[in-house]
Amino acid sequence: MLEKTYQPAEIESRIAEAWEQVDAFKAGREDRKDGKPYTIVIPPPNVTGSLHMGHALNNTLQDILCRYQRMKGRDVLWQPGTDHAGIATQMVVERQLMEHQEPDRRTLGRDKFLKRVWQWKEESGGTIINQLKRLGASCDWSRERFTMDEGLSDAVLKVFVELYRAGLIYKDKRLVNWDPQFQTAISDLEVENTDVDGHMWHFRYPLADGETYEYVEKDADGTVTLREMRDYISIATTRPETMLGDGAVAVHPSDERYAPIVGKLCEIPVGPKQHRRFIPIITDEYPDPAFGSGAVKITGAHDFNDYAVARRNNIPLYRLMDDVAAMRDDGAPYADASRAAMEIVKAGGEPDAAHVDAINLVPEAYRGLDRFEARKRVVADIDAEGLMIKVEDKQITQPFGDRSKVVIEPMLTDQWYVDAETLAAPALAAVKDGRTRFVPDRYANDYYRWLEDIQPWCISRQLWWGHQIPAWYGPDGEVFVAASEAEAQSAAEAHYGKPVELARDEDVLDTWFSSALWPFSTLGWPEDTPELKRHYPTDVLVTGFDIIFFWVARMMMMGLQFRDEIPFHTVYIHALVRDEAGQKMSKSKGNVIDPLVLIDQYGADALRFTLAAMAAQGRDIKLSTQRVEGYRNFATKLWNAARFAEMNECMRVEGFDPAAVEQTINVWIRGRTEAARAATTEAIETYRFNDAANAVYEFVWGEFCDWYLELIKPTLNGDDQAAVAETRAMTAWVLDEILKLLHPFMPFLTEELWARTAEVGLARKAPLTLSAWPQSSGAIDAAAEAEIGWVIKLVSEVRSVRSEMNVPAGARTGLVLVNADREAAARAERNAETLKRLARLDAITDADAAPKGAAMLVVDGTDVALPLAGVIDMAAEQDRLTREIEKAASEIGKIDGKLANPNFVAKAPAAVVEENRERRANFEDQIARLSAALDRLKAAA
RNA sequence: GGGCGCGUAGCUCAGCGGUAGAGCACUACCUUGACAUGGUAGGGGUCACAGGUUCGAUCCCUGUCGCGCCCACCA
Repeated sequence: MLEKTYQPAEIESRIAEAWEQVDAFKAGREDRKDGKPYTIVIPPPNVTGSLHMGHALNNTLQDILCRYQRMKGRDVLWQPGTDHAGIATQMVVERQLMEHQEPDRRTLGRDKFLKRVWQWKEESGGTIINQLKRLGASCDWSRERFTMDEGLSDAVLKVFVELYRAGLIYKDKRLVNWDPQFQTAISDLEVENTDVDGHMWHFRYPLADGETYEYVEKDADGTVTLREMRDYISIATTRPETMLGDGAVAVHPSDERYAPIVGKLCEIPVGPKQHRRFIPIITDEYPDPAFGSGAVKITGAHDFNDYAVARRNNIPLYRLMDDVAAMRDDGAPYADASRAAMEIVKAGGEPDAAHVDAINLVPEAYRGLDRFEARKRVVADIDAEGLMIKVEDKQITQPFGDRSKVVIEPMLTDQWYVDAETLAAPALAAVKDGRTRFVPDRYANDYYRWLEDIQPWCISRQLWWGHQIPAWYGPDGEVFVAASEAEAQSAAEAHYGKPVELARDEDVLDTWFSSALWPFSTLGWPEDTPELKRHYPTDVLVTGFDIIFFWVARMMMMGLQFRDEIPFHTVYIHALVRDEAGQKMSKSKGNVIDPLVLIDQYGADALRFTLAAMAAQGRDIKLSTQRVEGYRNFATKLWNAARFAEMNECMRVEGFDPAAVEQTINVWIRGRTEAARAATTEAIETYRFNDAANAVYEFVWGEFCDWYLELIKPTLNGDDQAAVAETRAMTAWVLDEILKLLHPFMPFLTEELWARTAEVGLARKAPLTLSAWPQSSGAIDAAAEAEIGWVIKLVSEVRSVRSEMNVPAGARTGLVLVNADREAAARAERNAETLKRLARLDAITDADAAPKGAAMLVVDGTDVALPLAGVIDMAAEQDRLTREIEKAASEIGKIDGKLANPNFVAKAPAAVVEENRERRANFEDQIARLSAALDRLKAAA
């Protein structure tokens, strides 16, 4: 016997265990060997992370697809695993060390530190997997992988080595985004550009040797607006401390204002006066004459634009900061450095990689200062000298590290790069020609835009947690890239003609490098495994739009490069889950809704259903707890429907054929079930999860519970044994269909009911999760639709009138069909017991004329009277009838407006015109009948 | 500076060329043998605004306003 309410907590763990015991989610099961494979790789969560709402949504949608396909007979592999999440995880462990007041990672050393990280991974690595299980994720857990496990690490090595040998990975010294907090390079994608309040300082750079020139400014018409003698050039900057590394001042070649001084030298107005440097004024296309003064200082080693200008013009680069973005405090005294730099200028400014680090152009007064402190001092010093023209308060776009949240500095360093442009071409083509499809398709545009303008991908990180780069250096810096130290050794031996000491590159790879291989590395590559053959390419990738670039694009590149095939045919992009106010959930805002808390409170099924129902394509989800509660109620509703079935002995019957039922109500519900099946199936197939969820919801609550179960009560309590038997069997059958349709959304509840409904009678052959998705149960029967539709309409109308007339809920009334046609009379006759029960009637009779003191209503052209003498308020009934008439009349007005338009009649489809004519006739009929009733009422009064 | 999305009932959102929908909230009534995590009935919307296309526009097009997001090197 089912309990009165559904208790998710108690049931979920038990069901999960049952699935696990029969290996329900294992790929390659005997019973699915002949099924077509269906494969999804999970977006691997951070191994030490915990489940947040984004995971809950992401995995719910994947699970719906997997469970649906499994029920369709496919051999489903949902490949689970976790990501080592380089920076994120290293950050957590470093913070732990700090909190425990233990030695930091550098003091600890690489080996000991890594040991700590592995230890932390072992401790917390199971958390998120268990949380995914609680959500109901039907992954093949026996195949769980980790990006740093042995096999995946082999894949990483192989890919690196092969790309290197193909010239698609190379080492280069160029500007990178440097994160001073983590002291590592990061990729462009890991930089967040944010507008912040800042300043723009305008300084005078005095011309060398007291030189002067006539500075002339003109407006658009060529009229001179300013003419004065100057001994300086005006420079604007938002980062004054970088002045120390200026190599030139650039103006646009067409800028007449500065033409007189191009080629001359100007002084960088900071540092000890006697040792100041002079830099050339050059021309370049980069400066915009309309912006600021039109002159730009060129600091090649600390700005991406300047870097490009410097490379074009042979301007030397000078590194000013150290790894923590403090002003350098090494090398020779400033005076010597400055002199050395001037020598370079005299020699023609030939850039030499050695200068970058060899010459420290930071004056002693600023050495060792943090860059922001140095900025303050530089500004103050220039101002004190009277060389500051002005300072503007201004919104400036500043780069921040997406994890560290500190200001990123462009730094000139040696890093490893992937030639992304070459790899991007096939990845671009695969989406353009439709081999891989984005859903919703507009995301393809983002994908194109990024890939078409892709920059070299910086893949080295100055971290310890991750895949160490398989590159070894000989004594002279010669690099040997190989899959193992032994291989590197023999390569080195061949190179040098003798064994030498090799030093391995200290850096590790960007986390996304290993993630990019996920669709094939998890299947066993580089081994040629049966799983790889069977499950690659995978089917669908389900993810959020925020990692299209980070991950999707790179999987496309690597998949095509190493497997020669797309990694998946469909990329389903889902929304972001926000809080009720539409804010992005974040720990710092404190608006995070923990999915585990909701699961505890309402059950995993309710949470899953909520997420699915709200996952309309292309819109963010604002999650509200109330909504979850509502779907918990839905679960209870279904539970109680099953309880009703149980109490009424609605047991499944061996060999029952729903196509053979005879009772109209049963024929009707078969049709409704078929409609729900079709709608749900179609919606899942097209990734319209919300439509799918709503279709089942509406069917279960609005049709099965609200009408079918109510309508069959008279039958179940009646004497017609054949009808009782058929209806019981049908109820059990529909319930089964419901459990199947709902299973992908609410797996726990449905699996539990699947078992509980088999406690008596027929046993189940398999758990629901391994049972077959509903097949079509045949065409929808129009006669049954019409008859039950009529019953529903009549009951609703009667209820509505009773309510309006304030008939006490418990009171029973008669119902009189006035001059009803044969069909209406027959329908009333056939459904008499049902009508009596649902419309609270004591008798249904026929009459030639409406009785006195009755409320009148019209159902499909039949006059229906509710004799309410004594109960009824005649005035109220007059009002009601008048309102009904007015409503119908207004509809007729609208329709007439259309029909009176000759163009409408001529151009609209015939069916539409006809439909309007019919509707008009119906309203006319209704008005006639209601008016007659109103007249009678008035005559009686 | 480009690009994208969104403005529909009090709230959260579906819908998308031809009668405007759901859930929650609200009002009234109902402890009727599945379910008060429930039932029945009801109130509530010039579908942001302005043009255009069309016989017909919430839906398609253009523009305006408001909100959000992504990309981008303006010193």
